[in-house]
Amino acid sequence: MNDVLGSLKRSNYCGKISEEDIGKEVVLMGWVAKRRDLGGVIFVDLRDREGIIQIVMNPTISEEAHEKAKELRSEYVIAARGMVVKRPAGTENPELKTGNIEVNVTELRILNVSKPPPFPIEEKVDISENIRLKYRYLDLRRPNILKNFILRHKLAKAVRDYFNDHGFLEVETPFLTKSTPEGARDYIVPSRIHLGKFYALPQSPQLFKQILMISGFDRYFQIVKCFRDEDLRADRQPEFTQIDVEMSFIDVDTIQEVTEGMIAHIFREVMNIELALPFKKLTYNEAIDRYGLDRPDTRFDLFLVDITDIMKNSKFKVFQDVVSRGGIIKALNLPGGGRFSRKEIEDLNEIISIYEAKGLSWMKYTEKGWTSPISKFFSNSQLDSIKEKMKVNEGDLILIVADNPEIVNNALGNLRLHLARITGIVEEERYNFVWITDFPLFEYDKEEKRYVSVHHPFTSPKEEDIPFIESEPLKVRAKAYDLVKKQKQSLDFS
RNA sequence: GGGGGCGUAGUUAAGCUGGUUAUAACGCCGGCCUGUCACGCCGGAGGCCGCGAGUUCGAGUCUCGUCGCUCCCGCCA
Repeated sequence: MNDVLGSLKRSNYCGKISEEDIGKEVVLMGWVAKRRDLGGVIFVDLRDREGIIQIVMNPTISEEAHEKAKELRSEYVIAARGMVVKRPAGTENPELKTGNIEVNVTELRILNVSKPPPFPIEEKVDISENIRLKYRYLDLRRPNILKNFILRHKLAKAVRDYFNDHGFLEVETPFLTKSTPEGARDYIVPSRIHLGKFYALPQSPQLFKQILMISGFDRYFQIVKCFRDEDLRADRQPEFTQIDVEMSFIDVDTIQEVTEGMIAHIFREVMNIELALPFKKLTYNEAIDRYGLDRPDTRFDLFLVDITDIMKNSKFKVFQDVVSRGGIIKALNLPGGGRFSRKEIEDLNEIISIYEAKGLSWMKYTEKGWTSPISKFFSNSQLDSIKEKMKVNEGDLILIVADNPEIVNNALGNLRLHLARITGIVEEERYNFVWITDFPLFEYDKEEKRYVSVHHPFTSPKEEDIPFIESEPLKVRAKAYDLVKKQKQSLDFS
């Protein structure tokens, strides 16, 4: 039988009690995180939103409270009245923020009992996502989950403060709306009133940009959900939140300035990190050329090098064929990669084959010169050119992929990331914001046999490229920019 | 749409080339314990080995199917 709350009023949060409260009577409400029954005395770690404090049920202080505490189990919800005291010398717990104090309980009420939780309510749990979501209300009790919510709250506040200070209006746009052409698959909602018809949920709220812009809302933003009915990935959810920022009558520099300012403000306010402004810039072509991907991880120096010109006249038939079909040959120089065993190198084939590259060629440069199954196909001058162009030193490993440009860049770009992971050369804690500029406006869709927008259909072309729209659409660059952080696209604008 | 991996106690895992009663840790239950905080000590319970077929004298283990989860490619303006 549960006790009732009665007239008890909470006086403090568990985690907020400090040594200043010593000598005060407090009333706490919380969850039993841990019970330690030593027979004569019972300790309970009591948890609420703000943290944990140890409460003590000692029969010499209250026979009744001690008796009742024998019933306590994990996740029971209790109310406890007691005196805040300094812990006896030698029993402090430095692991706990409240580790120098405890509460001697004079009155204990069990507000609700609990079955044993299916997993421990602790910071670190090694439990499948499945189980955690099944018992979401328990998972949400974990302190580090709460921490994420607090972080998110601070972030949203920082965003609102920033834009408010810069003359932006916060708006809301509808969720039940029309399908838009191109882009992701829509989530649809059947209509009861219009039988047989459906609403689409917005893939992104930029959908409403034009109507607000032409109505004179020249600076607005929203923190808003986007819905895309596409297959999931580890870092991809079916619905996610975006900060939508829209401005009229501005130029690229202004957008970048405002955006960088926002990000710097968030990092300062939320994480107390000062970012160096302005962020670095790379064109789309440079990114593909040097990193293979349009979202390069620039935290480590390992670059793709085009060696098509050097290799195209070699006696290696595989390379000849690739080049004659319009393909390219690119390579990575992994410094010190010479220590990789033959098998370790061969295993890298698995990585590139994921991206449909057919084979990985390799050459080691050792004290005895080149070691490689394919170096015999190349002349000395070709090998010297490689050595010079790729800045090869003794002990280095050259990894080569030859195929059509899309496959080569994608495969080597991802191999580059893989090598960085397995050799540990990435500075994980470093933030490396980089703008990717000059995206192409269109790409050719082989399945649909037509040109489609790389970004979205409302993206402007660069003014100087407008003459090529009809003649050479693939050459037209867009006024579209991505901001990349830690190898993830974190922002785009157009 | 395609490919890989995993489903064993409440949880996390082990279980070899098929062979006694399916292990361990934590958790749970009972007992003891007045300074613990990963409390300790003693004892105990707990399993449709995801599901269904098949091979076999015998299946957690092999085969096929099926369901669920997970990761990747494609896809995600």
